Amino acid sequence: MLLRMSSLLLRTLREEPADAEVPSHRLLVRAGFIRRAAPGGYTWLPLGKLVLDRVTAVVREEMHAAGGQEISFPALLPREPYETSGRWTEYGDDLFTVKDRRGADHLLAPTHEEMATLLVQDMTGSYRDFPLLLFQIQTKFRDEARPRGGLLRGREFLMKDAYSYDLTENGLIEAYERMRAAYQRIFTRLGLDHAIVSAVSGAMGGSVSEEFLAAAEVGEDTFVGCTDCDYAANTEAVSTPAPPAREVTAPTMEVHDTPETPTIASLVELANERGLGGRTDWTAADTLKNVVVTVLHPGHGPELLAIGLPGDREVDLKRLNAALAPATAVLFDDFESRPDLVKGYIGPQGITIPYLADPRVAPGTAWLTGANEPGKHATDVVAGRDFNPDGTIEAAVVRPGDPCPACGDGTLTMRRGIEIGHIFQLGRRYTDAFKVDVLGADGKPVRPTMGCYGIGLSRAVAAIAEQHHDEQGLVWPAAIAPADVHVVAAGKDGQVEAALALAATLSRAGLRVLVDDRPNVSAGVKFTDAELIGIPRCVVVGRRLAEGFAELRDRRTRERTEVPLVDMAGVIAAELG
RNA sequence: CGGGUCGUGGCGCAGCUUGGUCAGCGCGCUCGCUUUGGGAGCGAGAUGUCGCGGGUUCGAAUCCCGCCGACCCGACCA
Repeated sequence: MLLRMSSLLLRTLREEPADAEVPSHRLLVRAGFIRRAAPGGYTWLPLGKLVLDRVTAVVREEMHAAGGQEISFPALLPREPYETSGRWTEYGDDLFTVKDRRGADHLLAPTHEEMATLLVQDMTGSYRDFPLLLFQIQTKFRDEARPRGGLLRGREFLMKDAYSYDLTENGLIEAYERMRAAYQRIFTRLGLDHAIVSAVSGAMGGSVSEEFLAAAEVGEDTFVGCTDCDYAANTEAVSTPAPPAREVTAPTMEVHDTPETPTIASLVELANERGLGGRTDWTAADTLKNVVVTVLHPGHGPELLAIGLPGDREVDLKRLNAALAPATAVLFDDFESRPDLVKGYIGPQGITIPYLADPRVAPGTAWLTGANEPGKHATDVVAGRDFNPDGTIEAAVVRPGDPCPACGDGTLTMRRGIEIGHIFQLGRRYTDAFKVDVLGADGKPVRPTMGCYGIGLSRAVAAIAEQHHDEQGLVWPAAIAPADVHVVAAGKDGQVEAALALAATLSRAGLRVLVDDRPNVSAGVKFTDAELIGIPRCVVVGRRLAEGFAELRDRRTRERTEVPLVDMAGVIAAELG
């Protein structure tokens, strides 16, 4: 490959684009890799397309190596299959829907579990057809409420999605582990520093799922690690260790006048001032906060739900929604319509709506909480004695320093990451929905079990840019750089010709070459552009040309060495291994 | 979807408060000459329905209404 900058569709920007905030977005636009074309939609320019194709090639290679067979579904799909699976409504507003000329509903696919399952139903009939692993690389559509960060979250993006079908649980687990291993190889090859964390399944359904998160400040996901063990999880999936149930030793519940204490802080202050329950050491953690939310089930009416949690914790709506999925929740604020719910003074004893408690609200624990009357709270309200929650829920914020749910010894640390991959053991949700059965070896029907595995390819490009850049610009890992070498003609006196000749030589040696042969562009501009574009190594054809030397620069380390022109191809080939 | 900021040549911005030589600056672009190892100099040029639609007015980039879009925070979502 030999690309000449004199004719390349490229315009680097000296100034920061005003609409770009995150580093990957700024740099990819400035360096001429992408261009915004629509809300949440980007055009891949020649350099960007080269990178995207490299990423795609790595993924495709590893998918084949893992036994995958590549197919391609339509992106424009009819409504019925998604109606059958329930996702037409469950996916909600994020689903891009369109009507055809006859008024029939269609959708632009956000993922293809339904179509993959229908294909399996259509084309298999016997246990001999399994196991099966299908994958495709295709543009996906989601009507995101808020596209952001350039390629990080678009309404249209490139995704590799794969679907496994097995006849046994062990088969599914084996396929899942194989894909998990393939993902680790892929992200390592892409140069992405990543973590594998337990996750919640969201609209996909299913039980076990893990996310691959690329560590990045601008990531939208927060995940925890443990100081002592290898536990890692998305905050949404963190489980709270429940204290063991204990004997009830607390005295009888007692109601106190606590005027003007609608907040936890004001309640704790007053409780200590008055020595409520004979104590003056109340903290927020001793109180039980009861938050009312409106739960919206897809396709049903709203429902009220109260959530009880220690007063020093807020409700984390992300965690709450993850726990309630596919239903969603919003904070309830129309207390005037519900006189039975006394804002600021709600207690779980005798509450009139469903009540779920944080795991820390274990049987036998005693709390300072609302008395369901304005200006009154109660002490020694004991779980299991004075109230019985309808269940537990993981909705409280997770904080650094919280105990690890896995080992119990360590504490949790928190980082942010970009979700670049997500793998699920879906089970039979979709094969049940479409009633897929095949004949087993014993002649009896068997229902296949399913896994699905996604990688955001365009997002991965952004994640790589996020992790590989410096003050001057992008610094692509060799495996996915748009070229192997960037040849710069730095001076006058025939150096453009010499640079082109060298570029041709390197290209013939099998290297992918970008050559800056722009006439009448100063060396400074070319160097700056080369650093912005971020090809791993740059060859400067300049002042020592007459002696038969050119300068080889390493983009990352900034190391410079003089190399004889005749040896250049060999030296670079050696570096590439 | 709520709150905020914003929309003026390819990019970055000024102008709007107080309507009327305000279509302006820098970068980029074109041509010529000079320059050529770290975003060159001089000269000459081209590029705008001032986001869209409506309204007020003799007159609107500027004032009013509606819409669209961008970005940030939150919500939502992966």
